[in-house]
Amino acid sequence: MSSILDRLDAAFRETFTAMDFPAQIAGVQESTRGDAPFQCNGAMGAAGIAKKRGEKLNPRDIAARAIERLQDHPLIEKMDIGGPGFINIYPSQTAISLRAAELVADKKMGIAQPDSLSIIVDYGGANVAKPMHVGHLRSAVIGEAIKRLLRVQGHNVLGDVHMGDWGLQMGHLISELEIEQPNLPYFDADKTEDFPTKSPVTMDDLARLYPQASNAAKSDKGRMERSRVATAELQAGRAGYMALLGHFIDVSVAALKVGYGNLGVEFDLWKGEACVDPLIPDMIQELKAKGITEEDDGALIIRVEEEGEKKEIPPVMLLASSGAVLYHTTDLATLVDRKAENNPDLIVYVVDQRQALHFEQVFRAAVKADWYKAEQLYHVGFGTMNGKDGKPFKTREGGVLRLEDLLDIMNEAAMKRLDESGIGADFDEAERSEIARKVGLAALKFADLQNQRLTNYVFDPERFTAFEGKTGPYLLYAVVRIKSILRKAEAQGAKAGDINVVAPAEQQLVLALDGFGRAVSISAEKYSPHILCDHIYKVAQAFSRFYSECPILVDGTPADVKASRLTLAMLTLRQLEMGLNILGIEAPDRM
RNA sequence: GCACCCGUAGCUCAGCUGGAUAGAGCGCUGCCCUCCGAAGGCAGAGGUCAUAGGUUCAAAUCCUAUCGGGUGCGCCA
Repeated sequence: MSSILDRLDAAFRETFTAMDFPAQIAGVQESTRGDAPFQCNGAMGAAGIAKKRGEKLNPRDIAARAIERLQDHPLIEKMDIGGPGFINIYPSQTAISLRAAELVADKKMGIAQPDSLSIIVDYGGANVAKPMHVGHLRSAVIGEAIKRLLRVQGHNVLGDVHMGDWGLQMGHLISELEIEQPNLPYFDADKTEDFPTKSPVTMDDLARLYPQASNAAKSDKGRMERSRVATAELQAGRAGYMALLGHFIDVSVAALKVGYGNLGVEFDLWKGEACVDPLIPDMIQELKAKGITEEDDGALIIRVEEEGEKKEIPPVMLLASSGAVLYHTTDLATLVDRKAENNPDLIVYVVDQRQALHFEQVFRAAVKADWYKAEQLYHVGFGTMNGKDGKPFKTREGGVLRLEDLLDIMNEAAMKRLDESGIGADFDEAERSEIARKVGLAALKFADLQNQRLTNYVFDPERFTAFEGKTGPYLLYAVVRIKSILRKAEAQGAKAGDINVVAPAEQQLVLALDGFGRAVSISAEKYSPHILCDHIYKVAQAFSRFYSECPILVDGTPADVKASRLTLAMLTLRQLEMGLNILGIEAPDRM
């Protein structure tokens, strides 16, 4: 069953249609003004349409006619007309109580289940050999939320970390390792098998080798050339190098699983660029056969600009003049792989907005090759997390902050808050530190997700961990407070029962809860978790008000009122937890 | 040079397909604990929606131009 808003919306659209106006002008929305929960603004639009037809109609008269037709609608208590013709709609208490009961009975709490699609969410994007840093945070957090949003709608969703494990960075690593340890068997060009199974490097080695090589190559052309040659040989399949790459990937994946695990982020696929490399020769043949490639300055390209466009869009680079494959090539090959392996209806890339042009190019090439339709490929961009100076976040020394250090900062800030407010003073150390971890993570994730994706935001651990205001910890507080009541109720033997909505705060709470399905679907449709954040926050606020105005277990509360309010509290808890879960946020049982 | 994103309260940000007196949070002022967790609730002050035109009964929202900030632009990924 759909929400009260959706049912009113349908009723008004039908009514306006019956009055010979188009349904699209008659949508019902939440009201921001006055005390009516909903409003319909169709009368003004209708008057405009009537005028174009040559009839002269007053919008207030049209509104009055619509009200007349809907007078006996079972959901509506009353309606009135405001201003030039706004219809204010007040749903009945009975309708609200019935709707609350439906939400209690509905496992999905009003989340619509559209036709199930097969979807791949490509996010994370960490690199082999480079430790995870702040730059990886947003893709992981937003991508995880989007994956869960799509899943909860019943879609068949796979998350792919899509590691950067191909290209020049590998050439850097291989050549740098050779400079340090030239006698390793991997560097013997004649050797083609029986390489050691144990990795010659640890994650720390890799983290050291890469910047070392990259810096050296910046100032030394000869050094850069060496990396390029190693890259080309790797891509040509040199056995020792392939064996090394395998070690690099294994070592890195183990570290990445820990890193993402600490963030509460899980992937179904641990694929990367290297694993689609074998597909590239055939892919290039196919593209050539389709006649969409060109040679240009020794490079193989696909032109993707369209006629009459003012935007200049550079061509896709399939092969560099050196013969090396590039970022475009592996991304296209990944699309080929996914079509063959998964044949998804939709692929969503959760990657920094600065990559927008890159995806535009790759998508156009994939469409030109007739592998996908344009609407099957979508880039979900996002802005950067900045420091207080408004520039992408750096450490005090100007370096890139590691993700684990970021999490430590959040942990510390959270623990400081716990200390200040005396939370869990009598809990044991293990529980307190687990609470601090959850609070810190919730603070960070909620702060990240509540922003509209594309805007940049400023990293401020003090503000993020505040318990007051629109923060992660406030939401956890709301959850924990409800759990506390429910524990108390159980101890007292108080039983939950049918919901009967009477008090204004009860009505507001149910109406807030009823917005869940809509929030989820809009959030998913726009790939915008902040819409769901906003909803959850509103529910927490509505609950706080309900909590202060409507005693539940206090002596003197009639048994049926107590039962109704307990059910409301349980329903609220369930929705808050479900919503937070979609956002990838976990709440403790107490704090 | 060209393209994209952004410009809303002192600060951090919402504002969906155009709709009433532009909303939250922080901060500020005033109330509310003999009562389930006051980490809360209620009320209030605070805004030329960057600027100038245009479309419309109606513009923060759509169109055009200008200013300011950020980002990107064929052989890195």
